Amino acid sequence: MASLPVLNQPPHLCAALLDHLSRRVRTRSETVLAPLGLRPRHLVTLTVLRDHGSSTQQALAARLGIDSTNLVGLLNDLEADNLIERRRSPEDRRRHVVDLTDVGAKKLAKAEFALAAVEDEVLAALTLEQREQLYSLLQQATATTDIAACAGAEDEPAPPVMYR
Amino acid sequence: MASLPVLNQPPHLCAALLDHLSRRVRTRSETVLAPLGLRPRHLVTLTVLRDHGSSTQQALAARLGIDSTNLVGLLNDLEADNLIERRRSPEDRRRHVVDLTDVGAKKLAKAEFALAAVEDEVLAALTLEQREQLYSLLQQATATTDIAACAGAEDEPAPPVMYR
DNA sequence: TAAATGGTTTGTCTTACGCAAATGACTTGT
DNA sequence: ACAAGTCATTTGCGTAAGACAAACCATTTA
Repeated sequence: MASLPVLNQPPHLCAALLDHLSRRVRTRSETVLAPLGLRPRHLVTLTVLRDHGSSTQQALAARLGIDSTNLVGLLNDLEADNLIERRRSPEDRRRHVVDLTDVGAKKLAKAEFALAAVEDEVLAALTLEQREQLYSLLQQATATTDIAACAGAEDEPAPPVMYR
Repeated sequence: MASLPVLNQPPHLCAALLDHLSRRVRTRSETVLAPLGLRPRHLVTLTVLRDHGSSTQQALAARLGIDSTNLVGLLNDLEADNLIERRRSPEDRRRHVVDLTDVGAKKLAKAEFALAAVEDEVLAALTLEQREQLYSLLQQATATTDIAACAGAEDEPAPPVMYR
């Protein structure tokens, strides 16, 4: 791609608008998540566990792009409400395998039900098709670093770029 | 839409993945923006001013979804580097009209040049077409609340939902 | 057995907010 | 003309979400 002419460069950068839209959604999300005892960072974690399955803490921290000590606190929140469970890995007892519980899956479903109204509002300018398209793109874009948090909680390669 | 059957409901919610991806992009963005003396919040502001033109502070705060006192600080940063300028509105001298300067536009272009590499990396799973598609969706989704920050810095209707 | 690893706790610091109060300049209403 | 309202500003306080460091325990590897 480096050899392609400039014309093939994407003319538009997503970074600013991604941040911009994300903030909007997040602010509104907070109001509906709070009654469920959840914050956006909880929501993201539950979503990742649901979509990608169980994971070691190290891999999860890498996927979420947060410091492992902060992940501990985050998981403590979730575990306190039985939304996740930590079990020692049979392959290496130093490790925890983190799983979404049934309670957690139900809570996530509740959260998403509440979030539907938020998205109806904040993403009002998009048709349902466009929203599905957006989801699909987001899913694809975030799936990449799936490599870092390989399926299951088995040996993973070194995690890629840490993200905030 | 409320009368439509459940089948017409979007099956996927974007909130979590939007937050997730946005974080990733933002973290990487910070490293390339820092040498330019910019932070993501600066980038978003400059982008909004470029895309939507001049605006009163009140309207800008509404569009960005941040508290007016925080906007003052943000604008102070930008004005200090001559990236924006504040001029008293001729219609109402209590108001400032905020404009992107030429220096600001150049700085934004530099930032976007730097961000291209970031997006090449973080959005590697998307084709160029998909990235353009993502931009288009983001642009459309965020344009809605354009109504709040009507063209120019003239009278605006009450701003919609404040966002974070 | 020593060194390395995964997770945990604790502490410190930074950043980005929301919110409140007070202020000065300006506009609107009486 | 004066009071009330409005816009932006400064200051202060508090919260949340991180990064990073150090120390520790349990476990695994060299």
